[in-house]
Amino acid sequence: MATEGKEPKPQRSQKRPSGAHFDPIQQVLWARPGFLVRRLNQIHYALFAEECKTYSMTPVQFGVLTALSLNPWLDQTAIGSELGLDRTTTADVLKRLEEKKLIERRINPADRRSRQSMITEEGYHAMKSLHESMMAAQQRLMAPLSARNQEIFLKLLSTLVDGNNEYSRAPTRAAL
Amino acid sequence: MATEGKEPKPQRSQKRPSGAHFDPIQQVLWARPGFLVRRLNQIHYALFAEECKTYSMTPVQFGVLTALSLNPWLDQTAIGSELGLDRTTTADVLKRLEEKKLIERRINPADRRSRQSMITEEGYHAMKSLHESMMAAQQRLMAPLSARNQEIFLKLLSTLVDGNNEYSRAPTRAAL
DNA sequence: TATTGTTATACTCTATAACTATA
DNA sequence: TATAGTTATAGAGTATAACAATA
Repeated sequence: MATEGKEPKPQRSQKRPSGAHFDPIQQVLWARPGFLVRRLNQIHYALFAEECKTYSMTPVQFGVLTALSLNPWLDQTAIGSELGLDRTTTADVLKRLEEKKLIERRINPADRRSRQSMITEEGYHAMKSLHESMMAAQQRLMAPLSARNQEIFLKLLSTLVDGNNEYSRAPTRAAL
Repeated sequence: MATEGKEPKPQRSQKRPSGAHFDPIQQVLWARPGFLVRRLNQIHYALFAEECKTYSMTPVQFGVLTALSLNPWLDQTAIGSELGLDRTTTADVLKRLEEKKLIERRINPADRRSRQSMITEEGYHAMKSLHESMMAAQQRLMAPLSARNQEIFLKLLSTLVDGNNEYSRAPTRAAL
């Protein structure tokens, strides 16, 4: 994978459908999965923003709302664990969602250390009305692949996230 | 891909190697490629930080140094284009690299609007001595997959980035 | 003592808008 | 007019550290 050295000369010929070829810098960078993953994440954020611009919402915020729609009154540790966010980030995201009145928070009556969140009527409505747009963003992201390859990609991607879960600073729900 | 509704009940049986199963929230989230891509990017940043902690450097900064090591005196538009960064971000990253003395900047004598960057001796040394660690981070990221599947994943990933390049706010070098 | 969440602080990446200088 | 870069401003994600409240 170390393609340093011996790069072909940069050729600026006529029309190329892609920027990945004939550029020594691109040849090196595009061989690094980490680089491509950053780019794909960046692209997904852009697609999501474009699709969901009626409400201003990020993928992470949508993910939190999704989690709360499936399980109300989760505490922040659990939310962070589901989404793969550390507790500082989780608190930040929840604060923004609360300011937008999309969630409510309360102290957990059973354990006064913890704060639980619930999606509001308004939050549920926002999530419902954005759901199609969110799916459209996902589909546009995967559109360059055939249906079969989309399946394969998703499978491999899951394996990678699952297999590396422990290495992230904010691993999602630990092995049960 | 819309797996909403009809989730199996959450089962908390004994030991599971993964958190992705038997949790309705995880089942929904992990079916969204955008979610997994964010997680994998996050994991890569953590792995990179862990491997490269001797110097404090991010994947993006390493990418810029890589580009400049292959082509000195690139201007900021070109650098942004190679890395997929908009011009504000590019200027930010370069400012930090300059403060760390890893690059130098000058006005382009041929076009006084543009500023060109060059990697310094120190920057080159940092890049060289981190190269192995960077590769280790890449390899750890891909480690859960077989060699064959790593190849397949990288191929599909390239196709996705390439096919969606135009949708990012900061597309890499446009089709030539 | 351990856990939950907070506040404070910091860095990085990303983006838009308005501006200057130059072409 | 168009382009390159800057400054200003903002939002978002990520992280560490110190702290209070609670278990």
